Amino acid sequence: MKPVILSPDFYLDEDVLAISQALLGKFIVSQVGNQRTVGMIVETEAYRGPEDKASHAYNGRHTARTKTMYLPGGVAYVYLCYGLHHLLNVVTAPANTPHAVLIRAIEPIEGLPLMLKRRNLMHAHARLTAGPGALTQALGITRQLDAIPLTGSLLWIEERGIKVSKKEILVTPRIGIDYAQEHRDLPWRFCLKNSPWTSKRR
DNA sequence: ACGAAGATTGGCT
DNA sequence: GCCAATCTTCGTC
Repeated sequence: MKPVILSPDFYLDEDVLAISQALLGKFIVSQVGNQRTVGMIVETEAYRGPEDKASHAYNGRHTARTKTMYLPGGVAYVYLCYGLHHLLNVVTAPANTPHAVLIRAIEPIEGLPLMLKRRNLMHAHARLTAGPGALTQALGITRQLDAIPLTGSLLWIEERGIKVSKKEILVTPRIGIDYAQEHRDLPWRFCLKNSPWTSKRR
């Protein structure tokens, strides 16, 4: 099947848990620096805006960093974590509903040599694109891409006819958000069950 | 203005 | 398994 770029409508759904699962098996295409790299999404996490203590937009928090989350769905939210790692989120829901999906792992599909170079690796291994900070490095994604549309010419997401059934999705609590109190154990992390490219717990 | 903490990773023990 | 790296953000003084 010919690739179809996801339309803006895809991102406007209010159900961020549904979108998080729908993104599994979709292809993320980066054309940063006019060089193309592609990965299939194999792991995501949902962050449900105002009522989610793990979200940057918890309690309606509105800051310079989080303003991207309040844009209409279909843009990238990229921020710096631990002063080192650029993390990529897909903003979802209509404007002023700050829901987002964190992309946590991809399977490398195209542009392997460039991914290796960006990651300073000699050979491909399971860690190449597993983990939210690792995959952005492989795709060349930095905060310069914050707030750009996911329907544009630098970064977009495609459907290539991969069907993912509920049975193929592993559902677990989210990672690295122990500070989120009663929201810590919500089962809002989604992985493709049989993928060797998902991130590992530490 | 100051300081603590963070949606992580890679290297060393 | 443990810890440093590194810097922005945000709450508090």
